[in-house]
Amino acid sequence: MGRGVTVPDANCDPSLSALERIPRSTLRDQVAERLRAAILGGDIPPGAPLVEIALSERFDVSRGPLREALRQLIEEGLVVTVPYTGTYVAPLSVEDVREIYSLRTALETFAFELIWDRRDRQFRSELVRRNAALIATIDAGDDRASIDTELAFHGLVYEMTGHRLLQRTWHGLRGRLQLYWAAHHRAHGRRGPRRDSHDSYIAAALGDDLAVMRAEIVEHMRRGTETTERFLRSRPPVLGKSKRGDIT
Amino acid sequence: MGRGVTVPDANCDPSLSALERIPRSTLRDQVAERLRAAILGGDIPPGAPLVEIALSERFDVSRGPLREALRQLIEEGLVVTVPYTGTYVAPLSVEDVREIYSLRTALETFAFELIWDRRDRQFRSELVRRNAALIATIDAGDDRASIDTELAFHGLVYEMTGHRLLQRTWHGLRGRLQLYWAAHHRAHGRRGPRRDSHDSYIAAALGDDLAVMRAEIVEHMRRGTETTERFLRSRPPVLGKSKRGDIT
DNA sequence: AAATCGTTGATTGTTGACAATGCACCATCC
DNA sequence: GGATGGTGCATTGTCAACAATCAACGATTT
Repeated sequence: MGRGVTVPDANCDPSLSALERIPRSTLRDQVAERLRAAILGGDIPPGAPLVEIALSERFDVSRGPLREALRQLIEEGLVVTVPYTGTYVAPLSVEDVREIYSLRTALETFAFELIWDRRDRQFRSELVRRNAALIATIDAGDDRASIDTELAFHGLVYEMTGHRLLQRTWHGLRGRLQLYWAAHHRAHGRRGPRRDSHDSYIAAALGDDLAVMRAEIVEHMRRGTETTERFLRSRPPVLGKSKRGDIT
Repeated sequence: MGRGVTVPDANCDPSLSALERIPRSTLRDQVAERLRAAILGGDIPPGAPLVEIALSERFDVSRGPLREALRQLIEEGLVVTVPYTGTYVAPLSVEDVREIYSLRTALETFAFELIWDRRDRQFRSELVRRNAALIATIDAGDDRASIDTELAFHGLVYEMTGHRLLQRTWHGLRGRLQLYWAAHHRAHGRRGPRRDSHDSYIAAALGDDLAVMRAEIVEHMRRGTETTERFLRSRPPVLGKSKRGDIT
């Protein structure tokens, strides 16, 4: 069952269809994708207002598909909205950071429990491969890519489980994580993970003791929380919605 | 700004605002609520097609708000859609059942770990109170209410954590659970949980040993999985999309 | 008879215009 | 001067019509 190891990830999420689907991409999905990229890429900072008509002109679509794309991003936690008032990129908060990492600890622990007895040769080599890719991007100084490869590294565990609901939950967290990391990167420049940040993680993941892995995950997330939280406190965003059209 | 003062209307979900918000409910939210109720209540069975124009006439709204409501239910996992083809109530599958309960095991365990040291008198009494409410609905033979009180019972744990992201995740699972339980109820009639089904659960929750609680959760979910799965197998849904306008 | 291909009806995707709402500013009043 | 109430404008919510797409049906061909 060589599942989910070498997934080039062509289409989106055909939540159940086993048949091959070649869905003509709808404008809604295209807009959602581009807008997501714009937010995660930092083009639109957290707290910034998202005016529908402005975005519809920017993406050259009508407000209909745009609004549906916004709904999608809202559910992903990247966007918040207040009825009849406005839509904004989700603001950053230390509370969110703690929640993201604590929940991620629970999920990743659960994921490892699921796959612990199924870690085959393919999984181990792929884990090492992705770590190498991560190190490569770090050495290259490409922060954007570093974020992606970092997430892809941890994503392997979720893919291995074959647990669609778990993967779905992970994707929800992943978007939020990207939001924080992108902001961190934008504020401090070169400040990604260290080259050896996954050494003990990999050692535990390839080892025999599940308890060690659990402890490693806890420690890994503790460090992540600390780093991200410190960044947030260092740069008081004060992203409260003040005037109508500010950018924070 | 003395506008909209006479709106006693209870608000929806102010996902973050600490300020008092009295948002006039939008059609989108109203439709989403009614459609959700229709699906969970069994008026529209799993696998049934959701034709936009028919629903828009049924709820007396345009297709715009209806589509946005559909997007919302899609993200909740109650509805699936195939571009340019059709939208359907999410079909049932044994795989989903396993995933729902296994993920729920992880989440509820995590929740108890969070609140374990904070279980005050209020929490304990509220837990007992909700169990009493559950038993009352069971004795009354009200299956619909039984589902709600059952979910409210477990929901207390998530509420206690104050972990918004965890609660959000729980809500995502809760909708799917309701879908299965509603179908179960519709197929077999009076077949809710037993009166004493939470006795050991409460005992463990009020006790001192977290390990006991963990084991209790695992066992509780194991029973839930077994029951739901057996129901699904007993009634082969065969919810494959066959013809264009079938109801499965 | 079996397979292929065009046709047809239904459904979703998209658009632009109109209505409802809320915030900010400014004049007014105490 | 500070608070209060009115007004304008930007923005979101909603609607009805149009275009694109798909699946099923039937005619046609081999």
